[in-house]
This record gives sequence, C-alpha cells and structure tokens, in this order.
Amino acid sequence: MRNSLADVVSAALRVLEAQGLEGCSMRRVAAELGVQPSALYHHVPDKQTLLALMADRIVAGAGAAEGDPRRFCVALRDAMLAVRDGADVVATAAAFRLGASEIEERLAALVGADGARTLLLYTFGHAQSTQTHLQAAALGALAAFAAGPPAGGPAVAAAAGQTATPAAVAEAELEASFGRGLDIILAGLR
Amino acid sequence: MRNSLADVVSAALRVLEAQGLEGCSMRRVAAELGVQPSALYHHVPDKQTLLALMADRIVAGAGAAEGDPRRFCVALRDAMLAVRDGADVVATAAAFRLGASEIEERLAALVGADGARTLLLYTFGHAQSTQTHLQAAALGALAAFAAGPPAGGPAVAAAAGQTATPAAVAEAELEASFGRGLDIILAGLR
DNA sequence: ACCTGAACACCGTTCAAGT
DNA sequence: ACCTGAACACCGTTCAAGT
Repeated sequence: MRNSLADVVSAALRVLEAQGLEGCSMRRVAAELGVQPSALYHHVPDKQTLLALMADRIVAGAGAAEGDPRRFCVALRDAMLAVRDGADVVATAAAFRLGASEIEERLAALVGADGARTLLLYTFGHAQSTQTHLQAAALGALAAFAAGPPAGGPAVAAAAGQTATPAAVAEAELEASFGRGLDIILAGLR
Repeated sequence: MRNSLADVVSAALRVLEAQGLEGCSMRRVAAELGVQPSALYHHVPDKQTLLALMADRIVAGAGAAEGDPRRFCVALRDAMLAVRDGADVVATAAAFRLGASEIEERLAALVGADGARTLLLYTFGHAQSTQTHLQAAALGALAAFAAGPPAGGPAVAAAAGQTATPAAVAEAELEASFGRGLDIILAGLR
C-alpha cells in the first residue's frame, strides 16, 4: 500500500499552499506524491471531489466554539484564512452542498435553518472577498518593494511613527467589517 | 471594423447560455464570433476581464427598484438566475471588487456600507447555491426521465392532483428561503 | 489495491505577420 | 484597428497493462 486517500488530500493541501488554487492541478498533486497523474483516480473520482475533501479538512480546524454562533463564524473565518486560497476552496465546495453539511446542522441547532444559512453564506462570502483583497494587496506591496524598497526598512518606518504596515491596517479593517456584518445578522435573528 | 468589445461580450454570453461556465472557453467564444482565439486579445487582456464584463451585463438588468433595498436584492437575484451559471459569474467577479462596484455604492446609500456588503454577500451566495441546486435537480430529473418517463405526461400527473412539478416546488422553497434570510438582515439593520 | 505509460481532447496566452 | 497562423506550455480524464 503506497498512498491512502488521506495522503492524497494532504499532498493537495501542500500544493495549494505552495502554488495557490490556480496552480493546484491534478498533475502537480501527483508530482508532489511522486506518482503518475492517473494514479490519483484510484483514490478520487474527479478533481471536484478532491476539492471538497480539501474543504472539509480546512474547515475541520474550526471544531471548537460550540455554543456561540458568533464565535463559531469567527473560527470558521480564521480556519479559511489560515490556508492560501482556503476561502475559495471552501466557498466553491459549499455551494454544492449547502443544506447538507455537518457545519450547517450544528449552526442550525443554535439559530435555526434560515439563520444558519444566512450566517454561513455571509461568512464564506466575506472571507473569500477578504482573502482576494489581501492577496492583491500583498502582490502590490511586493511590486512596490521591487520597484524601490523603503530606505531603512520597517525599523526606521516604525521610528518615524508608522507603527503598522498598510497590510496590517487593511487586515484589521476587514476583520472589523466582518464583525459588524455578523452583528447585523445576529441582531436580525433576535 | 469587424468586431467591437460589446460584440465579444455578447458572444461570450451566448456561449455561456449554451455551454455553461465550464464550456465558456476563449476558444469557443472566438468560434462563436468566427474568429481566431488570438483575436480576442485585441479586445480584452485576459479571460478574467471578459468574465467581469459579462458579470456587469448580467447585473445591468437589475437597474430599476431604486429606493427599496429589499426589491433591489430580489431584482439582483432574478437577474443572476435568468442567465445560465449567472450567479457563479457574478459572484466570482464580485469577490475581486467588492467595495468598488457601482451596485454596492447604490445600496450603501440606502443602508450604509456594512449593510450593503452584508446584503450583497448574502444575495450572491444564496443565488449561487440556488442555481447549483436547481441545475443538479434538473439533471437528476432528466436522468430519471431517460430511465423511464412518467406514463401520460404532465397532463395526467396534473389530473391526478400533482399540480406542481418537483422542480417548481424546489424553486419556490428556495425563493422563500432567500426572502427569509433577507428579512433577517434587514431586521438587523434597524 | 495501487500504480505506470501512453494517449485523447482539450485549455489560455503570446507573437510575428498580414490588411 | 482588427485579425491570422502557428506555436508554447499546459490541462483533466481514460484505459489497458503491470505488480
């Protein structure tokens, strides 16, 4: 026995982290495993199924925070943002089975079916948009740095009173925006 | 002058309707236009840009319903569902520019920035999931029909007291579910 | 059970060259 | 300005065959 299904999913997540969703091809996953592309089809019927299994693993990190729907959504967001393109992977897979996932059931027990659906769609969508923006900003910052890095580096910038990088500011604002939207929905549920 | 940018977008929407998002390749759009694939790159820098232009056209149909945020979201949903895979196209393109679209500005004028973001993310996500489910159900019904069509057809089924098809029931339930989620968010905004 | 090797039918994008 | 023709570097998936 050379590779299990779990090995395939792990390899796929490694490729996702290294190359992003666009670069996460069946051929590259096979190469990561040291195997021919066709070998993957012994473990998985198609790429879509592999992506769904990856989504399950990404989201499995949000297992705690049982009782509180707000904490649960925040944990879900954190789990998605912790993996490169994680929100895209989860959101795409989720569209296929909303109404049938274990996550939704657990949330539905707390706030009802409509509330759970609303919270999840918002959480997935906001995380997806956040990750897209942060990624684009990081790329832009990289390009600016390549064009001409700031003299003195971060230490000098901090001494000049710029204690937070623009990226950190954007990240904090997006997190706050997420929280406000969450509170709007939770208020509507009462 | 053979083809304009508008012609390219129109051709792409025709291919989308006929083949779905998966079949909407640059090569097929070019064929629809009677042109070599490379000719498209005179009008558009890449496929992603073309998809964004398609999204704008799909959503342009929701121009009316100015004053009422609820009506606006319903019109948006209708516009997306009216085109095959329309919700996917719009949602994907939207992730790239949430916070920068004209649609969001108009909604923000009515309910504030956080409210607009929340409503849009929910509307896009729900429409995407709805379209996915209805499409899968339609495929399933087709397969069932191929396996053995109901004797007598719809007329006999209706006479037997089954006045609505399962597809129509699912569609109505999804529309109702969408409305309830919308009302949760709108209640939270007050 | 798990994998190889080879093939099929595609992709998006670039680029010199034409009119 | 708009397009052709040819090429480059890839895809997902299938299938007979090996161990």
